[in-house]
Amino acid sequence: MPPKTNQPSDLELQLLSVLWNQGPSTVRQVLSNLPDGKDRAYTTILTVMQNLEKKGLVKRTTKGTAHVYHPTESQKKTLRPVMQGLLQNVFRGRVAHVMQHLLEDSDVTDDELEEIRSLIDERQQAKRKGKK
Amino acid sequence: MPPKTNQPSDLELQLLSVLWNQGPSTVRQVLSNLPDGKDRAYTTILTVMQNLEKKGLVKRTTKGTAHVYHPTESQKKTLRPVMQGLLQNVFRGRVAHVMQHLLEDSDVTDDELEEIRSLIDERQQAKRKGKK
DNA sequence: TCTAACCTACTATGTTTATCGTATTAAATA
DNA sequence: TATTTAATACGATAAACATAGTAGGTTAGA
Repeated sequence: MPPKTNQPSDLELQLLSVLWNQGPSTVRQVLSNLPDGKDRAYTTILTVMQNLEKKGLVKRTTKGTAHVYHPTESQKKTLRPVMQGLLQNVFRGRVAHVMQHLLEDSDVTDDELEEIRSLIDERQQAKRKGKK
Repeated sequence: MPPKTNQPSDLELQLLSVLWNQGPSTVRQVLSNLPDGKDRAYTTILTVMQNLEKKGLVKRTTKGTAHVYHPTESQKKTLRPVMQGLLQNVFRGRVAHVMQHLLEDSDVTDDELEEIRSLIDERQQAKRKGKK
């Protein structure tokens, strides 16, 4: 039975991330590009795709005999409730706190650090301009 | 039946966040301090607490007639697998990408932006010193 | 053309989650 | 002391999740 919320589950998010990264893909393509290395049956992924369709998060077109799945919503829109939930309910709305955790236990490259710095710069610019 | 992994669910994380924030608490205290405003029965929270105990993520002491729950693991240790899963499986290990999403749809204060900037500074310092 | 390979549809199942009710026990109060 | 209040223990349940098997169709090659 199809779930009644539209919130994607963890595995569903993972499949979506494949679509966002590699572009519209068939079940088989998704299956062989799962970020976690885990081995799953073809039909497992097929089923999850079908659930995503029922949730309205993907649509499909037909290419030859197979279906090609496309995200229907932007990554941003889909991730918003997920990220907000985490941010509010676990980190009390403190973005800095999230960052702290991420920086602590992952290997961030110098380039990425610079990239993040730019994001903050932009943000501060925007803030000065628009608001204050 | 208790689950077999130790990974906290979303609601469990939320309850843990109360313990991390307000310190060791009774069921009733947790119930009235849930970050999402949602109304739940007392026994709902009690049950989740008991599941957390079965997962080894909290222990309890007795205060008068009620139980006081304490986290057993540090916030950091508990959150690591959660955050890593999200980071790897949804954001492909790109911390900057996570940041982007968080900054886009949340209201970050100036102070917080500065705080994040400091985190990055520290990180870069550490990197220069320790590694390269 | 027959068959092997590949695809979807459908069904099924075990597990985890979130939720709460009832029973029981202990404390507080009237 | 009798009763009300508050807490835990235990059990139940519905929904969501992750997983995969089987049936049946299409395509492409032997």
